[in-house]
Amino acid sequence: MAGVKDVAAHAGVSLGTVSNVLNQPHRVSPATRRKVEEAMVELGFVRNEAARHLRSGRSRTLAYVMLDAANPFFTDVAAGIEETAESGRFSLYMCNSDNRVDREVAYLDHLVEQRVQGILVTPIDPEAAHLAAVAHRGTPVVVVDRTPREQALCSVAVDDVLGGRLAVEHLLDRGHERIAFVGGPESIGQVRDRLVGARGGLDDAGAPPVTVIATEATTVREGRTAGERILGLPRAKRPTAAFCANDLLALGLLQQLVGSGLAVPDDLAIVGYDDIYFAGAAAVPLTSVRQPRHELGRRAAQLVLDEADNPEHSHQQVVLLPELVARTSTLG
Amino acid sequence: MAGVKDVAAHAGVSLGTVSNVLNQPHRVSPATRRKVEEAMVELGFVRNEAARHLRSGRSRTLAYVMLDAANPFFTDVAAGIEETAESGRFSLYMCNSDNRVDREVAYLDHLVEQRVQGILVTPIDPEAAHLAAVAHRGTPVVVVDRTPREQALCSVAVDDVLGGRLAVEHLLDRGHERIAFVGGPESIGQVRDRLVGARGGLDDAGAPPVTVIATEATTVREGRTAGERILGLPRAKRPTAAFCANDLLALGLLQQLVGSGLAVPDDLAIVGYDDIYFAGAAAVPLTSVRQPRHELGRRAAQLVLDEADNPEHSHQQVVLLPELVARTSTLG
DNA sequence: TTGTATGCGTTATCAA
DNA sequence: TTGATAACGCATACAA
Repeated sequence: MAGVKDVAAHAGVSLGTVSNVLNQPHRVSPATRRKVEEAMVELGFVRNEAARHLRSGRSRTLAYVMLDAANPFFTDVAAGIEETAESGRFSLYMCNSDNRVDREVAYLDHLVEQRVQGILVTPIDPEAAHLAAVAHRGTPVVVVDRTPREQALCSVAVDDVLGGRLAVEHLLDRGHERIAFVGGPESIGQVRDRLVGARGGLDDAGAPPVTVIATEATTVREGRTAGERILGLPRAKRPTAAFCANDLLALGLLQQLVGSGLAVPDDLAIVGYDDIYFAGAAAVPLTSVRQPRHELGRRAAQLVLDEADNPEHSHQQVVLLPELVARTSTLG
Repeated sequence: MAGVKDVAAHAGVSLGTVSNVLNQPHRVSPATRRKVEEAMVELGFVRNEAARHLRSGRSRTLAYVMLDAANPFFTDVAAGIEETAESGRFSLYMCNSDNRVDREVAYLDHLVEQRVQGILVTPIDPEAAHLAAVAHRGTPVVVVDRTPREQALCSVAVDDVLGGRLAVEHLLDRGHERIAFVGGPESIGQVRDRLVGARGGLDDAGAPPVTVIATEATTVREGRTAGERILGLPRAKRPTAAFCANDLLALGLLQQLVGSGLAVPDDLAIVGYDDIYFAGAAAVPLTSVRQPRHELGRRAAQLVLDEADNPEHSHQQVVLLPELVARTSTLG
């Protein structure tokens, strides 16, 4: 493969001149420049990024290691990151850990060795030691959509407790009293926080406590199962509204209810969480708590860039606010 | 940042020995090895991938430039790629062109300069000159989910004409005669092929031709609009079944019909295309034509690796077969 | 305006 | 088993 040397030989100039054409074009006479450029085309010359990077020390690349590339939520976060990256002329590489710790570690290692400018990561466990190790080994890191409690890392997340509160307050406003929470396992921080918020909202209003319909995962399938369990309750004890820990659960629940002939929201009102695209496109458009996921990505990217080139950077934990989007599944 | 030299000094050995600890550990006495390893930990040593890459010429990285990271279809393809990549101990970087030519070009350039081992790409235009240019500049490329007609590139795609045929044959089997095709614009190769297949299937069966309900894009919103237009038709001329160019259209159509009080499939049967996850999770689970997207990714990754290290590699255009998944939206 | 020389961090070759 | 040295491809400072 042709390098600067070959181009120089082919164009009958020195190696330094070729380099100048590449990096300081204005300092080269138009005639020689043309000669050199022709030679580059002819030989199919491609800059070797590894070599230039070796000289300059840093690359113009950011990376986002995400939990689950198939979840529209994370790809939207990535779009926000990319927006900031692009305006700073950075490229963004996305890596999918797919909820596997070994892959998360492998990608982080690879990226650190690659000396990318900064790493954004939605980790499986925000307290994991290998996260802090990345920063310690010299690459700026920002945790996205999680807030590490004990670590000196930047992070950007959304207030899930508030989100849970917004959801039940909306249901209370609509006149509901018997409210169920569908979600689990509580080992997931997100789920736990949303439930805490829901309980807080009910407490403050003096309303009866939630009935928890525990699920084993936050999937459509589990949402259907939850639906069966709600249908199995005696009519008098059946809740009039359900707040689901995410939209997948809500969609599954909705599907089960509609399939069984119940009306939403008349027989049961539903609130989801995340406001994924398909929430609005469901048979009964879903009320949902929206996270500012675009903003999440933008802010995270800004932080990581600041950490990379501002010597006075100090770590900060940014918390953004969610917002309720009311649709047919609660309004009728 | 500490390099091999610093480690060597710190451990009181030569630079070459450090390198051996890294690459030929068995050739180093346990005692010195320990000394060196301690020094590495102490200094927070991280291999510089750019430098090692500069020596060895190639990296262990594949990249997938995708059309739209928010579309579950492409992330599933990516999962298939990653499966093959992982078993060959490659990392996969995903890049999102987001349907913008300038970004596609920018990413391809960046990746070529980075000397990645191979590039997979679902391009905006499979005939674009810059695709062939990538291969010409020395990086193996495989086109995914598109089949370039005029170019000497490897590709893996799915037979959309057959998919269209499968859809209408299923509807014919279910006794439908007045069938509509919902989709557009026909400038999209995918849309065109599926329509061609649908027409072929009807022709062969001697059934009346499709009514085309043209859309401006393949989105949920356009699906709803198409629904309005179908509802506007006089009852006698209204189709009894609709084949949609993709699942988003089908979901929009479904939403509009159910919202207007029509029954699916009794008043109108619906077939979608892609079998995205939410097709099965819709209020009325959707019959859809499934593409083997996992397989698509796996095969593409195999091809690009073959192109990278098999000197006798010859370009091939692989075409995979779709499959119909029947659900409630046509079965009742 | 153009050419020459040096170094970036690593690996590989060879000699000790 | 270990150490010295050249080379990878490029960019930069400096000399011509």
